[in-house]
Amino acid sequence: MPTETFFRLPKEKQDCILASAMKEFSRVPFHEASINQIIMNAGIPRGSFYMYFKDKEDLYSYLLKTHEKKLEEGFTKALYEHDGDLIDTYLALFETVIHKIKTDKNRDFFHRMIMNTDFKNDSFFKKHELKNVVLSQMFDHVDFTKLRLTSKEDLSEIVDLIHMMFIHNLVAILKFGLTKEEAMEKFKRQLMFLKNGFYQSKGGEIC
Amino acid sequence: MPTETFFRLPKEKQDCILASAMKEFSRVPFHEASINQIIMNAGIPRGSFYMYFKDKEDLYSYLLKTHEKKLEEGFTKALYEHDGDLIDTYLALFETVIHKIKTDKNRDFFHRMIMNTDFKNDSFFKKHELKNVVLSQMFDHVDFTKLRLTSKEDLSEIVDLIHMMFIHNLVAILKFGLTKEEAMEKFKRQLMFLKNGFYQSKGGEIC
DNA sequence: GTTGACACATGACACCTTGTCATATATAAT
DNA sequence: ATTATATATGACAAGGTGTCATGTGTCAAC
Repeated sequence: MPTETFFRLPKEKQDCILASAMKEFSRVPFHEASINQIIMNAGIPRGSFYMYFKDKEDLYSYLLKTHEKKLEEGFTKALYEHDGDLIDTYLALFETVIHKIKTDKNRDFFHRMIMNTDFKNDSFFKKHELKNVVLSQMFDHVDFTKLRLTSKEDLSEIVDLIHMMFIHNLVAILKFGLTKEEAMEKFKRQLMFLKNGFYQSKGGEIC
Repeated sequence: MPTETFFRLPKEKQDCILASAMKEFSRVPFHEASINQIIMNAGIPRGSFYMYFKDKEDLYSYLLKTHEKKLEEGFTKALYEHDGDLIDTYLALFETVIHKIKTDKNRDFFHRMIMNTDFKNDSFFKKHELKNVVLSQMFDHVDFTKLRLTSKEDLSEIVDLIHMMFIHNLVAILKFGLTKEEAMEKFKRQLMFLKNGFYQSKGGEIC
């Protein structure tokens, strides 16, 4: 997180720095982003940067957080609209996100953000926050008799898997230039596999 | 790939450089690895490095390739031993890999390798190579009447998903210090979800 | 109104990267 | 012996990061 000093800055100056950072993080992958570029563009001296942020990562994750928050709102909305159906909710959210990364004025940033995502940090879905929203919301809405889940851990596992698929498909869009329709189709198919399994089972046996 | 010059070097010198690189890539994440460290440790001058490799990435991906090859052999063996059963094959492979990353003399390198894996490059399973082995091998062994797969694309999708789970769980081992048993259990559960679905279906309907 | 305490601003600095290139040297081919 | 080709080498330019001594501003206390 930025320092308190940063937050005491005039809002105008804060925004200027953040805008400059957005620009730089839109230009190149995280590791190639240059603090020099950011401070030059924002017109602040080197020392000031380190007055406001611990380092590049600190600034970047603050930006991420901001945009994740917006995503989270979109999710809550989707979950509500689809009456807790996990599949439909994520499909709707996926569509929203695709639309965003294809049209938003910050789409270059989102592209980099998606491409920067790794298994270690999963910078797209910050586990602790979004996932807990999902789990708690689900418990209020989901019809468990329809599911083959025996514990909250099972549900948590499923949500993890869906998140992976989610990101995987976002990356595919950018990497292979998939259209919205192709990506939706692919994600849908994956979700169907997760929902029904790829095995031709006769009943509901688990193993 | 390294240059031809590199491969014309005395094997001894090649190994020395590669060993030095392994050491450095074991020490820190890819982006923090220093070419300086590698050349100092290997005792070669700066210019020589660029005579042999295009850059750090070139060297790293060559190392990856080497170790992926070993993994690939392990896979072929596992696939053969389990008579083409996808689930059993991957479970066996997973166990092998866990064992390797916990005991191998290069385990630090493997740890970094796993942690360096992202959605963009998927540096663990290089799609083009390992996946094609899987797909071709599978077509010779797998009993398709047992599967709800209508096309080779479906199969490819499933393999992608399993690979994701695979890496996801490897990361979890390193990130949360899971034991071999815990990780196997987790992976198994995820595979079962994929196999049978998390929905309580009555028959074999897909949607 | 002088003093001190604190928050903040600033850019020079030390120290690290990386990739290149002119030059030196070895090896092979004519 | 001469020429061509392959390789070796380290100084160098260009760029990056994080720190720190010093300068400036502000506010409270005496």
